[in-house]
Amino acid sequence: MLSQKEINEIRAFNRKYTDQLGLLNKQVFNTGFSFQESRVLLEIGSHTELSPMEVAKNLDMDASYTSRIIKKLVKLKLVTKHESKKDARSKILILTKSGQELFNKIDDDSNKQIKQLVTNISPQKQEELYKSLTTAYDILFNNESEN
Amino acid sequence: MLSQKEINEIRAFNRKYTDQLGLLNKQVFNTGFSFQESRVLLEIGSHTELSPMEVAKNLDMDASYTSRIIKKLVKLKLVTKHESKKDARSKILILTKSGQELFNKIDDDSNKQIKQLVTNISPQKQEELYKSLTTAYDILFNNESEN
DNA sequence: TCATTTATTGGACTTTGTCCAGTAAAATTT
DNA sequence: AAATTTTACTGGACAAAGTCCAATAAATGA
Repeated sequence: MLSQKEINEIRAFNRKYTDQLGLLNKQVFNTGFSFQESRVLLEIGSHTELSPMEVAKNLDMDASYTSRIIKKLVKLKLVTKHESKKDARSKILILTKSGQELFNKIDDDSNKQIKQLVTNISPQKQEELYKSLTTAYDILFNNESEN
Repeated sequence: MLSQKEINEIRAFNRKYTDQLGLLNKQVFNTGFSFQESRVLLEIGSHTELSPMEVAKNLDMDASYTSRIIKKLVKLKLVTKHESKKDARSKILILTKSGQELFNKIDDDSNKQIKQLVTNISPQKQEELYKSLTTAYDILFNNESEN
């Protein structure tokens, strides 16, 4: 059971860490595309056979809003919609060539973001940071049996 | 130097962790106040002698936007503005009684949020999680000499 | 078949956030 | 000290982000 002091420290981590990532995100997503547009593009690019509804579900976004963003991406010829064989209501979203290029750019920028986060930190400490975060990840999200 | 694989894992942590906190925040800040209003209130309540500009700076918010939020909080009698002795341009922001009460409620909810995050995790693992996050905090933010 | 659910979209709207300009009070320069 | 520049705050106008509801069409279930 976490003590109040420990909870406060975790809250402090959450505040500073999300602030920090927020600041870095501002630099990363200055491609002329909004944060959400970038997220949708990344989501589409990271999957095959993805439908609008799945994008909305995965990103916890409103269906209508998602639809609008996808519409814009299609208009900009970054994404194309294809018919689904399985479900005529549904669409399959695919990145175009230039969509792929933007995807790669954003992906690159995201890598740079992490590098920037740890610049000024010694390699040893970077390694320690990596271990801490992946340990946290395992505990929080690889909860096969929660023990 | 972090490998590409390590960078990817850190990015995965960032994604899942911020998503998770985002979900929990939705539950926490359902006091009828927006996320930003709550942040401003928390910021004011956590300091004495705080000015609007300092709030904006601390929360990395637009001055005008901050001003508007404070105005609303004042209107709702959660915050009062007082004259600064040192600088007649500046104001000092103080929580009212009910502002304090709301502060306490949000603070409570934030604690619950952390508890909810770690519910289903054994005490031993919770302790390990705590250590991981505070280690990360130290490396990232307590960088007296960055080594 | 008929009723219900699901996927997607558009329209109208609210909330959030940005930009610019104005006022008044420092702070700085000359 | 007077003039200039900067700083703190605020309002108005606007843009971006997000929500809500309704409509359409296809799939699913009774």
